[in-house]
Amino acid sequence: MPESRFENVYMDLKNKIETQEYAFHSIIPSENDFTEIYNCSRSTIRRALAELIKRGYIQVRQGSRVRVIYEPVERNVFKIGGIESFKEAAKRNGFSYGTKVVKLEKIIADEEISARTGFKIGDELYDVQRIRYIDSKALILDKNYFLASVVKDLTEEIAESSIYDYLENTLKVKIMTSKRKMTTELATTEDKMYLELGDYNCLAIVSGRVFNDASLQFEYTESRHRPDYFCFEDTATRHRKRLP
Amino acid sequence: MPESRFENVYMDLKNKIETQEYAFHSIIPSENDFTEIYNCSRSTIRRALAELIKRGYIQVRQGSRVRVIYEPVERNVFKIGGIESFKEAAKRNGFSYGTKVVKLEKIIADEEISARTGFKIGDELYDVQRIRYIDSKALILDKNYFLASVVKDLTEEIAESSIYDYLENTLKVKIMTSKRKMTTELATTEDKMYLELGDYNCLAIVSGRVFNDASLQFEYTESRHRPDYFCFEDTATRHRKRLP
DNA sequence: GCCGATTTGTCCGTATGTATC
DNA sequence: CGATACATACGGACAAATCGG
Repeated sequence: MPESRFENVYMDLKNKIETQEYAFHSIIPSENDFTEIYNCSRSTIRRALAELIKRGYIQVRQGSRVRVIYEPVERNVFKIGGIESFKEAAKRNGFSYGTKVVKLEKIIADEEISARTGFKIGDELYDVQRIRYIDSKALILDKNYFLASVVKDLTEEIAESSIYDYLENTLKVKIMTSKRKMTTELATTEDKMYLELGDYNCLAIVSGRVFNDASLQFEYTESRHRPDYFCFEDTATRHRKRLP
Repeated sequence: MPESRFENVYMDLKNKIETQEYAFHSIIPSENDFTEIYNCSRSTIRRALAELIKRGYIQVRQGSRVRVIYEPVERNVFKIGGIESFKEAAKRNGFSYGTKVVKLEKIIADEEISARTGFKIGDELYDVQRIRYIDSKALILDKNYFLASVVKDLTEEIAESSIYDYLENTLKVKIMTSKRKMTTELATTEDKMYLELGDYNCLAIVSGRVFNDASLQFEYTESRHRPDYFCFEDTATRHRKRLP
């Protein structure tokens, strides 16, 4: 598996930071030093550093040197980040998990659905609802709509194991971009019926529109999380001049 | 005010997309075309395109051409994005706003505060709590801790207008990186006392650690939002190989 | 406070690799 | 298969900010 050069540099630096070889608050070598250390051009180094900046590992300032701002953190919640499936996220956070399909039917998008999901009126969709169990507790209600012309022959078995495996490996759909929104809403009777909400009367909701390689939106997702098992992380940087 | 080249290209393309000159789903010129259109190198074009990708305006795929995936959206909620102050966010979303300071005192960080905020035990901090009014409703409780050695002489007037103006313009503090977490928590008695929560018993919470140009964490913020006035947006892209 | 060395930021032109069409 | 388009990489040049003497 041939990896790109900047990827190798990125992985190596990330590792050195996570193992504290480059400790929190310390100053790491300059870009020019790195060109000799890794025997590559400055732009390759800069590409790797850009990835580290984006993920909150380092901080740079023109004229000054590069400092590490990464600190290890506790991971006892269900973190969301990047595009990943429920399975991947559960594994990464070290939880046992399960899925139960409570709905799987074909529908035609009406005006209400269209406005909510971004599909066109008249589009043929799969309407899938699944309950996600983590440590044997019903914590997430996943509501998905898939464009039937892209996601063909969706069955309960597929929905129960992993729709994303089916999409990527069987249908060869290439997931490219995902636009997500995070909100908090009052629990519906549906939420209360399916999930173990305890004292909470609200849920943390991640809704997203997913596009394939042809820029066609083929999915709308709504993940309704019990609040205490939800956490979204993000790193923002302020530039000389903020790009709007 | 000299702007960088890629910034000009970025702004122009963004504009063309927002005004639908480059419409949703349409294909825009190739990178090589753009080098002639804007009379600059391909790397400059790529830098601009990278910004558009990051913000969910376009989608690219190797070998294929670049497509617009931007659609105008409604804005009736309090959107969060990038690093910006309450004032900036309120203005951008077109709301009237106000601030009331309910606490401003100097404290010394103990173990509990240290664990929660990332400051060291013994650090001298300003503890500031403010209620944010939007359209005359008390919707956000802002809890801030500032490192007193950086943020000197904080007064009620400053806290009531804009601490960030004071930081950037008077103290010349340069805000660089902000690591944020979004969670949902049960409302405390404090929340219920200060905010108009209606039926909600939860809040959407954005907590963040803010670093200055010397990579020193000088602020910890916790914004406690009434759920219906909160929304966070994000665009994720899936690469050939996801970088961990 | 100034100056020069260092470091990051921007930009260019070119070359080669790889996926798409 | 060839042409096109994006991805990666190199090396050089100059600008802008920082920092130490």
